[in-house]
Amino acid sequence: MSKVFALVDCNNFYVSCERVFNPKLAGKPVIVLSNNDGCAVARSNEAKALGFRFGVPVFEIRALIKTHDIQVYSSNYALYGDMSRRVMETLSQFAPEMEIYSIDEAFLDLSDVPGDCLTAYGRRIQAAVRQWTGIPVSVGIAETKTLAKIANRLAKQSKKTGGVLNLTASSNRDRALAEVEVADVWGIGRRYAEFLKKNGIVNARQLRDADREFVRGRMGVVGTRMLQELKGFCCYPLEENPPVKKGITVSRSFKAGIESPTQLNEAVAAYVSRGAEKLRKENVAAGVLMVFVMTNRFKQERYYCNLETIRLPVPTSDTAELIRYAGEGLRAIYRRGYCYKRAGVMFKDLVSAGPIQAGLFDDRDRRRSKKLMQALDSINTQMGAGTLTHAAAGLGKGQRWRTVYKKRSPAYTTNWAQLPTVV
DNA sequence: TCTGGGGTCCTAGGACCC
DNA sequence: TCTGGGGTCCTAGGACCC
Repeated sequence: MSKVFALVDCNNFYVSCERVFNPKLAGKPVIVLSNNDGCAVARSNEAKALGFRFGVPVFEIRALIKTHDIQVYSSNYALYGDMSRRVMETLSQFAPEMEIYSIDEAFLDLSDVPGDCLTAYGRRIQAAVRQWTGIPVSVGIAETKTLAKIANRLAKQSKKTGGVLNLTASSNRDRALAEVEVADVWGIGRRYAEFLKKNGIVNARQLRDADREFVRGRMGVVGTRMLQELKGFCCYPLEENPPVKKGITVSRSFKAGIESPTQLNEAVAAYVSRGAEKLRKENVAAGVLMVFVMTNRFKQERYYCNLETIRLPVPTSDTAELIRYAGEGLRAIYRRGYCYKRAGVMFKDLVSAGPIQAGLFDDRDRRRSKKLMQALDSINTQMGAGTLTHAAAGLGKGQRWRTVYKKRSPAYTTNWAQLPTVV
C-alpha cells in the first residue's frame, strides 16, 4: 500500500486570524507587519493583487496604503499561536498521524482513505477547520510531500479546485506539474531557480524529467531526492515527533539605532531571559552561548558586526548565570561610536537537562538554581509573561530597544481582559 | 624528478524552509 | 527617518591522526 499525504495550509494565515475577530476585514486588502512594524509579512489576496511582495518595507508602500485604504496590523503572535493550536487540534482528528510543519501548515497521513474518496475527504477537512476555527485552508493531496506541496499550490491558484486538489492517480499530473514554475517547487529557492532556468528547466515537470547526474552535480543529494519525490517516490516520511532542537536563538532589531552600552546590555539580558525560558521549556541546557551585535545591514558606511562565542564551564539554563556570561561576551565585542541596529543571543550544544555533571571547579548551587527557575517559570506562566524579570533587562523607562507594535489587535483568545465583545 | 594516503572530526558558509 | 526572526541540512576544506 503506497503512502498518501495531504498538506493542509492556512490561507494568508496571519491575515485570516485578524479576520476571524474582525469580520469587516473580509474582502478588503489587509497586511500584517513584522516586528517593529517594519515589513509586510502577510498579505490578503486583495493586497497580493495590488502587487505587494512578501517582506516589502512599509515605508516603501506608505502612499499606496493610503490610496487603497489598506488595513494594516502589527504582528500578534499570542493570537496567531493560539489560533494555530486550534487549527492543529482540529486537523489531528482527521488522520492517524500528522506532522505539524509550521505555524500554519501540517502534513496528514491519508494512506488509509480509499483513493476515490480522497477529494471529498479533503473537502471535509477544509469545512471542519473553517467551521471550528474560522480559518480558510487549502488542501493538496499526493503520494509524496513534495507533490502534496505542489497540489496545495495549485489548489490555491485555481478557483476551479475550490481549494482542494488531489493529484494521486491523476491523469493530468503531467499537465499540473507543467503549470508550476520551478521556483515554486519545495526546496527550490532563488539561487537554484536562477540556475535551473538558465539551463532551460522552467517548470516542475521539466525538473522531474531532468538528468539525474546533472542535478546531483549542482544540487547535491537534496536535488536527487527532490527528483525522486517529484516522480512519486517518497523520500521524506511523516515526522510525527518534533526532533530535538539543535540550537535556540533570540534576536531583535531595534526601531532606532542604539549607541549606549547600557541599553545594549539590557536588550541582551532580555533576550537571554527569553532564550533561557525556551531552554527550560525544551528541558535542555546550553553548552555554548553566543552573543552578537550589528549595525544597520542596509548601510555600508560604518558597518560593524561581531559575534562572541563562550563555552560554558557547565551546561546551564539558569537565566542569571547566562546573563552574566552574555554580559562578558557583549563587552568583548562592543565598540564605541557605532549605531547598533540589532543584537541577539544563540544557545548551542544543547544537552538534555537531566542530572548535570558538575565541573571540577563549579561553585554554583545547581539544585537551588533549578528551584528558583521553576518558581520563575511558574509565576510567569500563571500571571503572564514578563511578570517577574531580571533587573539586568532594565525596568521601564527609556528602553529604546523595546520592540514596537503600534497597530496590534487585542489578544482575543489568550487574555481574559481582551476577549472580544459581541453587541 | 621526486615530494603517501586515507579516514574522521569540526567549522564556516551556502542553500533552503516557514 | 523607516528594511523581521528562527530554524534545518549539506558540503567543502582544514586539522589531525595513524
